Amino acid sequence: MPATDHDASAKHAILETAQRLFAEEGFEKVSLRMLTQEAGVNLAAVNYHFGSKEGLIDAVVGAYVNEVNAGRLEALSNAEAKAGSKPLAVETILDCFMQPALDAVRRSPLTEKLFFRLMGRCMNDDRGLRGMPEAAIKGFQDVLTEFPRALQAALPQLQRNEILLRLHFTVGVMIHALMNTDVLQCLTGEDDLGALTRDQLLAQMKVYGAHGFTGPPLPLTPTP
Amino acid sequence: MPATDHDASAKHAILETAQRLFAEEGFEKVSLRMLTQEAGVNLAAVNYHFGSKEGLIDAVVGAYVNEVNAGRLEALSNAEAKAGSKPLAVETILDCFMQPALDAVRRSPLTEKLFFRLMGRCMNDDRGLRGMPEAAIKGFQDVLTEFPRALQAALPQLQRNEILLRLHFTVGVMIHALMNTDVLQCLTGEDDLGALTRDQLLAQMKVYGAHGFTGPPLPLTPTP
DNA sequence: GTCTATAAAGTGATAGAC
DNA sequence: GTCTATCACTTTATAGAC
Repeated sequence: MPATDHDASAKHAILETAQRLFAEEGFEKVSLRMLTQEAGVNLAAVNYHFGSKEGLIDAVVGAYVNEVNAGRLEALSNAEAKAGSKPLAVETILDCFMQPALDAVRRSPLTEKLFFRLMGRCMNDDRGLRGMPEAAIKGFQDVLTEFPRALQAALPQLQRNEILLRLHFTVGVMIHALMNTDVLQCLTGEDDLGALTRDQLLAQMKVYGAHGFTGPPLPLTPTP
Repeated sequence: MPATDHDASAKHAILETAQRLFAEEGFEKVSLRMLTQEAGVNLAAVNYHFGSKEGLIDAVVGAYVNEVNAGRLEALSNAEAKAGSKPLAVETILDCFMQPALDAVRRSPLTEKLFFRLMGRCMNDDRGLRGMPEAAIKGFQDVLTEFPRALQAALPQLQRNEILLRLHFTVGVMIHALMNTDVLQCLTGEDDLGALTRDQLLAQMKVYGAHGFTGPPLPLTPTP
């Protein structure tokens, strides 16, 4: 921690408030005036510390994306080391893929509901990879290499095409479930005691996804 | 068609352009200036014909939502009539749920890719049901009654909770797949000939969803 | 029904004092 | 590093002429 207490406190306040507001409203709808006022810092502070609004978004998204993708790769690597030469079960692979995204809530200052909304927004392809640091892009490429490889080993009857497509479907399940936990709790928990826990949601997504993956092949390209 | 050629032509031009721009950019990002300029009508025409920008969005979304939900209910009703007293197969029920959303492209002036993006945005819960006409709300409620009922009959081992949750997951699959067909074609079709057709996408989503649904129960509430 | 002109408020970004 | 003041621009919506 360099210099005075004030050095990083504004930057920190901006980051914390940004996470919450981005989760609640989405990146576009949050104005710098709204954000700085709520964070108790000056309007110009965002541009000073992050260069622009885009820079702030990239900082928030990049931190989560990096952490989650690193966690995914590490989990997969550990699982494969433990399994030796045997291919992993699909459900194990999906656990490595999903768990880190949900567990990142522990390092987040947000409530679980808000964190899930932010994570869902981060996983949405809509903003692409614009402005992401190189490390984040690398992590993304690694995930899109390692997980299809592991899945192909577990499901040799599927074409690579189908593996990628079903992984894409699985991402859709995660985004939609994370973005709408309030709907989920409304649908699944009749009363307050019935609220869906993080572990329950994870288990349900894993079962649904793993069984979806093991559906019969439907070749997308003619087998020669 | 009442009165002169000019009566509905502006309204019609606005609707067609709105569909395309909403699909490309999202509801929020499209400004009335952009829209009216591209449609070749006056800036004030949107407020005259639709009351406000919100009114225009509701008109575009409502038309698709109505058509799709009506199609879903009709397809399910037909399938049940044909099956007699036997419960439907899960894949048949999902066909009734998914097919109408993809088939609506036939009554759309958009290209398939743009139509899918618009449909994905319409299916997103983010804007809620604000401003939807009563008929649309009714259709929504009916879908959320009839489909869980049919699925429960097909999958008696699942709790109602789980049925709703897995249907929610299935919606996530559809939204994400429809919103990102370009990614899909990039992932699945190596060359231009390999591009994913509408029928292929539907078949893949059906297999993935149907097998996800038939995964083992994971009771969310303790069975008494 | 269509148009111009404009109101009223919001946006991101920045220069320059402290 | 923080602040004020402001620029340059955009947004939706509307009043009133034709």
